[in-house]
Amino acid sequence: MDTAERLDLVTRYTDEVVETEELETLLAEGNPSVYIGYAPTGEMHIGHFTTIRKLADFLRADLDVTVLVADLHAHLDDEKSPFELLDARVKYYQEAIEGMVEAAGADPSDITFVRGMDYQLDEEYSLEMYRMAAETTIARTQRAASEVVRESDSPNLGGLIYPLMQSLDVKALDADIAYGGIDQRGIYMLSRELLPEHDHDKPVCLFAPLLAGLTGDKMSSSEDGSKVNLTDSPAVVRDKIDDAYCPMGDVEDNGVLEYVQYLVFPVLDERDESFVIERPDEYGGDLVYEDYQQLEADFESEELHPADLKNATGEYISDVIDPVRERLTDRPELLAEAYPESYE
RNA sequence: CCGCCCUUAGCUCAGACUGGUAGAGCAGUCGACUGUAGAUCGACUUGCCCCCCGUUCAAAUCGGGGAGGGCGGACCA
Repeated sequence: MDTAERLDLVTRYTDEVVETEELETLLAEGNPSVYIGYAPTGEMHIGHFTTIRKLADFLRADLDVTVLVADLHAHLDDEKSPFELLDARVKYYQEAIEGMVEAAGADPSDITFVRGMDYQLDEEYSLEMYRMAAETTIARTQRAASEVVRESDSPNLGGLIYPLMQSLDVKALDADIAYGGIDQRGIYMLSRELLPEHDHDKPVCLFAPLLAGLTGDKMSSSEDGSKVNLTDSPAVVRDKIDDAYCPMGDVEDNGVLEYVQYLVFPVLDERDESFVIERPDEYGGDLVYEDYQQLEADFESEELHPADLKNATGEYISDVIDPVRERLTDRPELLAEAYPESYE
């Protein structure tokens, strides 16, 4: 595979690359390392899938892929995860992530999993963090973390340490590329400012789009109807998709279309299959799409009705998460121990 | 260490002065209308009123104590 092909593979379905030229250089020089961090807080959902699915692309482009399960971050961010629950949540996150990697058509054993506290308490790391704290203003730190860390009238200090540590993680994991959802942009822009002062190259940043919620607003992890959970049964998935905001002909802020674009088609593409929409004869009969653009065009022209789109999408989404759901329901103790409140 | 303020529905809060076991908005649920959803109508649901003790026929409300959170002061050899 030549550099142009790899570049295309690495960047497809992303929202932004900072900077493409830098990425191209990295790829031309060898096999760069990329990392993504997940703070094990709430239950994982289909939004995580869009970021994880791309790890399969990275592996195919011969990147060195590391997934950080950032346990300490999960606690630093307004104690989203109680300290005692970190172990259980790390276990659950790793299992869920491996399931999603597999569902995306890659081999989880090709990925290096790292747990935050395994190195974040090291003397060298700690000392460097203090030095970073000394040289960074509160305002700069807040601005960096504002999209990630929970907002509050009385913010905790942990939320300010959070972006500093995340920046340091790039160095500690020796990552050439920092990958994450576009919400992480602020933090990694800070990293690009800070790291050159700390003997590490500016990371190339790669951002995945954040899926719109199903209810018409931003996807909210606390609003159950706005997202599909990995453990949702096929019936629940269908219901959620059916309840989704989806105005006819409107391709903006349409959660259903985004699911189709960023989840269904990439996975179908991997399997070399097309998207089949079953439609009653009275409305024109079945439709078959080879790529998202065709589908979007038909939806925009109102040739494709939301009800038909929803029926098909519900099935495909359910199908995509099926192996992950099975993997998690096979080991119910993982969720039960990670979220004792919800699973008693 | 001292002082002041806050804690009521999933969320934001009203009610407290003038005791009679609770309300609004948003969210949610269900119908109607749409070949989906939303919007719009119509209906509905929601509560250890932070905890304990006391006063009282009766306490979210008054008194005392406690917990959690916020703000300020003091201390700065």
